[in-house]
Amino acid sequence: MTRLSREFYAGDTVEAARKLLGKYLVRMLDGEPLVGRITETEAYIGRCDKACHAYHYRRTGRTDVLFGPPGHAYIYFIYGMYHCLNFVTEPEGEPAAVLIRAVEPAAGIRTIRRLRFGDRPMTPYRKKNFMNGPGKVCQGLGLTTAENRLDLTGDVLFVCEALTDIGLPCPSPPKERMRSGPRVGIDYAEEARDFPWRFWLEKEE
DNA sequence: AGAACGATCGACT
DNA sequence: GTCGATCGTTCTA
Repeated sequence: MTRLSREFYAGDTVEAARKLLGKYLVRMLDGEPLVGRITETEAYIGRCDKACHAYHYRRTGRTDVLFGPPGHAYIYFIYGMYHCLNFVTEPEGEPAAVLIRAVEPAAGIRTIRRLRFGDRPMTPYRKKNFMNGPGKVCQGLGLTTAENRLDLTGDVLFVCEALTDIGLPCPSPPKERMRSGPRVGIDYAEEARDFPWRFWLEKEE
């Protein structure tokens, strides 16, 4: 199965955040692929970025994985209720990651819906807010700190260019445009607050 | 040991 | 737009 290699993640974090847009995030759960097309990302770089958990190389139990080799999952628990998924980037020793802020469902939708909403009925509101936030991505794909540190070159969690890479039909995506802007929820981060390190895909017209 | 806080979400006005 | 939920991580002492 084709998937993004360790070299992809070893590169520049901002570039990786941009290049991840439109690619397919695959989470294998009980033998079933749960797949989301990545539509929003953010870059975090410990060396120079006050918004990064590992700012100025701050190394703790939580940030330890960011210092390790690239191409691993960094999943942390936030606000007492939610989880956020990141991909570790840059060479080993440079703590950095790309936060996956949003995906649109591409396969395994029934299972994803159950993980997100249980038996509650689908509504237009829930459809619109299916996985358009980092906590919703993790909830929909069944990701918790149990999956922290997973190797993204393995068989449980990985990214591929197209659905055909995992043997599924791949419809051509709608016309979209890449946008960039400041990151979300980091008002405390002083000058880093304004770094345009958030990237997303927007429908044309 | 205790306190403060957070890369969020959904309900509600 | 506002606001409460809920708890692991981190820092202070």
